[in-house]
Amino acid sequence: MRKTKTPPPAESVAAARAAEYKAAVVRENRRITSYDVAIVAGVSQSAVSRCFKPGASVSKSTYARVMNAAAGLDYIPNAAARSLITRRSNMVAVVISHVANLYYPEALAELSQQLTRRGKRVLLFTIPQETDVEPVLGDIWQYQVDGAIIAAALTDEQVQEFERRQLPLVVFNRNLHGRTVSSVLCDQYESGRLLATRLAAAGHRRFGIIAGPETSAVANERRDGACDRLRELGLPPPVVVPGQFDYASGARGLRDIIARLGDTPDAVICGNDVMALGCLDLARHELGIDVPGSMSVAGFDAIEPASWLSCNLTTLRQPMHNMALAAADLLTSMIEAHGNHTVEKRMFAPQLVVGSTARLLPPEGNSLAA
Amino acid sequence: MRKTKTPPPAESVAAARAAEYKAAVVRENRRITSYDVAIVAGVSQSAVSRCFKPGASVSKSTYARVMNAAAGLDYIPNAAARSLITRRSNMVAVVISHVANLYYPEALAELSQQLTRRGKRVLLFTIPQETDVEPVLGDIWQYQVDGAIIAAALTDEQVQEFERRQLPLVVFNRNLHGRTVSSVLCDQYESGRLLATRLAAAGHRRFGIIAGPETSAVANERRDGACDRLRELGLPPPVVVPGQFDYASGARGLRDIIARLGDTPDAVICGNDVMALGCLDLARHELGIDVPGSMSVAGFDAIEPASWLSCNLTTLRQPMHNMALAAADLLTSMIEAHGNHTVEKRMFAPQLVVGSTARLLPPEGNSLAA
DNA sequence: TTGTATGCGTTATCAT
DNA sequence: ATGATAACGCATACAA
Repeated sequence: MRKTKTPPPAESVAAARAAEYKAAVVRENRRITSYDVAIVAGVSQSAVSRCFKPGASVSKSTYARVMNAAAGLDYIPNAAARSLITRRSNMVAVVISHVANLYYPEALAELSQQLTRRGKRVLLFTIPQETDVEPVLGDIWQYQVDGAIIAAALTDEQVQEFERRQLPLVVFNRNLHGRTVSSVLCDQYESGRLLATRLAAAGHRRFGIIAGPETSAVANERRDGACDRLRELGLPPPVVVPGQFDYASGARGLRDIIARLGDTPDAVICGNDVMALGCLDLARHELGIDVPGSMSVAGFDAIEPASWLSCNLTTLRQPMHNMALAAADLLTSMIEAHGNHTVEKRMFAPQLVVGSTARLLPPEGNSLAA
Repeated sequence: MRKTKTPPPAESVAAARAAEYKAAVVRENRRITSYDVAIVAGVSQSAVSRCFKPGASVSKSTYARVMNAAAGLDYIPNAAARSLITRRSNMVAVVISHVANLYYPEALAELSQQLTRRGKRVLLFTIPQETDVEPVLGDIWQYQVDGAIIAAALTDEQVQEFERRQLPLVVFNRNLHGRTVSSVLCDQYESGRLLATRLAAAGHRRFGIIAGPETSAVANERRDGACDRLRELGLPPPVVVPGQFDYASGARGLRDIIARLGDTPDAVICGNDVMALGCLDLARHELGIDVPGSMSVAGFDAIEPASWLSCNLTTLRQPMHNMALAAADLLTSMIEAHGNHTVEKRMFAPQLVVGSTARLLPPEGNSLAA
C-alpha cells in the first residue's frame, strides 16, 4: 500500500472534501447551513453570512474561500431563517379573482413582472369571486409578506385590519370610495361616461346596456357612468340587463334587450369585451343585424381578441402596463417607508380604441331632428 | 375618586388586558408572538403552540383561554418560524412563461385552485421565455418551497439539481424525453398526428403548417406529429413555416405558405389556436378564401375565443382541469412520500373539438382520384 | 395534559 | 475585516 504518486490538485482536494462533508450532513438528515460552509471554508459562520449580504465588508480572499465552499456544498441561504430576523420576506401577496385572470391575464402577468423586477416574489392567491377575500387573509398574515396587491373587493373592516397590522396594501383596479387606502385604478365611471358621450354624439338614442355581475364594482361603475351620462344628455333611459362577464351573457343580454325594447336598440354598451363579442356575434351571425350599420356595439378592456380582424371591436383600453408599474412602485415605496404609509390613489384614464363595431359619427346628411 | 360602581364583565376585562398588552408590545416595536399569547392566557408557550396544531392534545379550557388571548392580541403564527423547524413551508413554486399565461390562463388558474385546495400556497414565477428557468431556480431553493410545478423547458442539469436537492418536481405539459422526472402532459405529438389523420382522411392533400417558436417543445411536437403522419400516409411534404404563437404569426404564416406553394393549400394546421384564428381571419376577411369550402384551418388548445360563433374553430382540447388536478395530486403525493419519490408520467389524450373551419369528411360524390 | 428546555438557520451587535 | 454571541418565533422531546 503506497501513497498515490501524483497528488490531485488543491482544487479537486477541496472539492472532494466538500463532497465528503456534504455526504455526512445528508446522512445525518440535516440541511447544509452557513455553519457547515464556515467549517469547510475555515472561517466563522458570521463571515459566511456576510458573504451573502451584498455590500458587506469581507476581504477578497475570505469571500473566495467561502464561495468555493458554498458551491461545493450546494449551499443557499434559507429565506425563512433570514426573514425571521430581518422581518422582511421579500414576498408580496397578489390576490386576484379566478375569472379576472381568465379574462385579463395581462394584469397578473404585468404585476408579476414588475414585482420580480423589484426583487419581490409573488405569493399568488386566486379566489373564486372577487368578494371572497376573507379566507386568504389568514394566509397573508401568516406568511409574513411585505405587502399585498389586491384586485378584489375589500370591506372596511378588512382594510382596517391591514392598517392595524401595518401591512402595506395597494388595491388594484377597485375603487374603495372614501376609504383611505392606496390604490391604482382606471377610471371606470368615466369610461362609462365616455362611451355614452361618444355614442350619443353620433346620434344613437335608444341604448341597451349589458351590465356585469352585481358583485363587480368595476362593472357597476361602468354601468353607472353610462347611465348617468345618458340621463344628463336627456336621452331616454337605457334598457339595462344583467350579465356574468362571459360570452353567453352577451348573447343573452342582447336578446333580453330586444325583447324589452320590442325592437333593436341603436347601441349596446357591454360591461366587458367578452360580453360585447358575444353580443356582436349573435347580432351578426344569428339575428342578421348590420353592425354598425343599424346597431352599434362597444365594450371595455381591449382584450386581445377584440383587436382581431373578425371582431375589431370598439372598446376602451385600460393601460395595464402602466397600472401594474404604478402598483408595484406604490407598494415598494410603502414597504421602504417602513410604517409611514402615505396613502395615494393613482387614477388612469381609459383610452378609446376605435374599432368598426360602433358608429361614432352622426349619420351622413342626416340632421339629428327626429 | 371612587372605584367604579359596576365592574365590567370578566370578558371585557380580559379584552382590555389584551389590548393593553398589545399596545406595549407595539411600543417596543416587537411582534406579537406565541410567548405573548402565553402570558396573557396564563399558560406556557408550548401550550399556545399546541393550540394551533390541529390534532394536538389540549384541554378544552386551555384551548379556550389561549384562543381568547390570541384573538385579543391579533396573534397569528409566523409561517417562517414554523417552516424553519418543521421543514415544511406549505408553499409550492409554480413556474410558467409569460406568454403561456397570456394564452392559456386556465392552466395557472386551475393549478392555483388545486394547490390551494390541498393546503399549499403558490409562489408564482413568470418567466419571459420558457427557456428562462435558470434565473428563478435560485429563488426556488432559497424559499424552501415543498415542491415545484414547472411549465417550461428544463435541461438535464436542472432536473438533476432538483433530484440532488430532493425537491419534488412535476413538469407540466412539457415532454422531457428519457429524463426520469414526474410529469403531467397532453400528448402533443399524437395531437399532431390526429389532426393530420383526420384531415387527410377527408381528402386534403397539400398541407401547410404554421409551427410555433423553435424554443417551444410543445409546438415542435405538434408539428412533428403532423409531419410524420403525413409522410406515413404518403402525402406530399407539407409547407412548414415558423410562427411565434401570436395572431399576427397566423396571418403571416398563411401568406408565406401561399407564396411558397404558389397556390392556396388544402389545409393549414396551426401550432396553436391564436395563430389559427389569425390565419382564419386573413383567409376569410382579406383573401376571400372560402373556409372550409376551399381550405381547412385547424389549431390546438381550444381556447375560449375558438368556440365563439364568429370563429367556431376546429381544434384539439387539452383537458386542463384534469391535468392540473393530476399535477397537484402527483406533487402532493411526492411531498408526502418524503424522499421516496416515485417518478410517474401522466399522459392525457387530446379531445377533438369539431368546429366549422375544417372539412373532416371527403367531398361528396367525389372520388379521391386526382 | 402541561411545562421546561432546546434547536431550526439566519442576521445583527459588539468586541477585537 | 473577523469572530463570539444573542436574538428572531416557533415546534418538539422529554419530564412531570
